[in-house]
Amino acid sequence: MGGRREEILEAALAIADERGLDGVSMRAVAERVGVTPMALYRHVGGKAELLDAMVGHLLSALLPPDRSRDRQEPQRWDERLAALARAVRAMVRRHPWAAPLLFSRPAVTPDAVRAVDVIYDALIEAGVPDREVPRLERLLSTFVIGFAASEVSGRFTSGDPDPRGHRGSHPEGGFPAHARLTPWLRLPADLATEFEADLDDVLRLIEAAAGR
Amino acid sequence: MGGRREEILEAALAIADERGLDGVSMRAVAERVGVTPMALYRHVGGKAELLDAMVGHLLSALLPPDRSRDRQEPQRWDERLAALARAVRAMVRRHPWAAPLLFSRPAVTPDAVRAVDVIYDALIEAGVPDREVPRLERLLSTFVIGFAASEVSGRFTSGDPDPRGHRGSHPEGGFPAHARLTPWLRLPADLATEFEADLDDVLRLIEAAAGR
DNA sequence: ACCTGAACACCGTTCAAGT
DNA sequence: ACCTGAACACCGTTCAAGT
Repeated sequence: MGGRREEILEAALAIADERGLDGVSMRAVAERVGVTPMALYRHVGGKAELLDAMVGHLLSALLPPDRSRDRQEPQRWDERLAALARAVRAMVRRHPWAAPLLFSRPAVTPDAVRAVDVIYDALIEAGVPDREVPRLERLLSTFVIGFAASEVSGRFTSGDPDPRGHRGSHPEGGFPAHARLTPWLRLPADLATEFEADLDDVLRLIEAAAGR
Repeated sequence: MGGRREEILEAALAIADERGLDGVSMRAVAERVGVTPMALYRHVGGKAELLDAMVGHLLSALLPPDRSRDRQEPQRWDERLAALARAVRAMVRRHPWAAPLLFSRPAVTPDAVRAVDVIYDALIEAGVPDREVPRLERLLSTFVIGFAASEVSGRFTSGDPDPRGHRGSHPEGGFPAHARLTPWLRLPADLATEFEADLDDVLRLIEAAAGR
C-alpha cells in the first residue's frame, strides 16, 4: 500500500546504515529513490518526519508481534525486562544512527507505547507500587538507551589509552584514584558482560523498590 | 594568552545558548567575532574541534578549583557523588546543546578526567572493590547524563497528553498497564524530585555493590 | 602572522510550472 | 495526483592571494 512512502523509508534506512545519520539528506534519499528531492515532500512532511518514521520502523521490530504476546509470555518479570533491554542494545548496535534520535524524540508512536506498556506490566508484577512504576520505567529506559548510546558513540572508549593527543605531562599525575585503579582501567573488550552486570544491578534496584 | 581563540569560543558558546547547537555555524561564529569564516581556521582546527572546546569549557566549571579540594572535602562519599550529579544536571539544563555532545565525545580532557577521578575516589571510599569501580562509574555517569539529556530533549515529556497528532482511536486501548496506571501517568512537574529519588536508588545500588 | 575573496561541493525547503 | 526546474538562503572547508 502507499508504496512510495515505504520506498522512501527503505532508502533512508539503507543510507543511514551505510553512511550514518549525516548521510541521510533529502537529496541523497531522493537520488536513491530515483526522483528529484522535491518529489519527497508529497510523501513525507519533511526531514524531521522522515527521521521519526525511521525510528518508528526500528521500534516496530523491537517486540514480538502482538498475537504471540499474551499466549505464551513464559518468563519472570526480570527476564522479560532483561530481554527487552538486550533487544534495545542490539538494535542500537546494529543501527548506531538511532541512538541520538532515541534520546530526542518522546515515545509517542504506538510501538513505543507498546514497549513502555510491557515494562509497566513487568514492574507491576515485580511488586513495584503503582505510584513508582513510571519513575522506574524512566530510570530503566534512560540507563538502557544511555548505555547503548555511549557504547556506539565511543563515550566508553576513553579509558586512558587516550586516542587524541592530550600531550602527556602526567601519565596519572594528579589523579590519585586513577593511579590506584590502573590495573582495572582498560576498557573491557566485552561490553556485553558489563551490560549484563549493570542490568542485574538495576533489576535488584527495582526489587528493592518493590519491597518498600 | 591567545585572546583570539577565547574570543571565538565565547562567541560560539553565546550562540549555542541563544540559538541552540544548530545555530553554531562557522559562518555565524565568524560574523559574531567580526571576521570572515576562514579566519577562524587559524585559531581552531575546524568545527569538530570548536565543539570539543565548548564542552571542555563547561566541564572546567563543573568542579571547584583544584586548590580548595583536598583542603576541605567535608562530605560523605554519597553526598559528594550527589553533588557532582546535581552539578551535571544543572549544567545540562543551563546549556541543553551540551547533552548530545556529552554522549558522543569520550572524557579525555584534563577536566573530564578530573571529574572521573572524583567519582572513582568516592566509589573507593564507599567500599566498592577496585575491580568494580570503573564499571560503576560508567553506570552512574550514564544514568546522570542520560537523565539530563532526556529531560532537556523532551524524551520525558511524552506521557500520554501526546503533543503530536497520533489520531486517537485508543485512549488506552490495548495497553492494559497504561490503563491501570492512569492516575500516575502525568509527568511530575518537578523532575528535580524524580532526579533525587533516582539518585538515591543508584547510590543504594552502589552501596549494595560495596557490601558484596 | 593574520586575514580575505572566490570557489567547491553540499544542505532543507518553497514556489510556480509542467503532465 | 504526482513530479520537475529554478531559486533562496544556507552549510564546512580549501586555496591562492593580499597586507
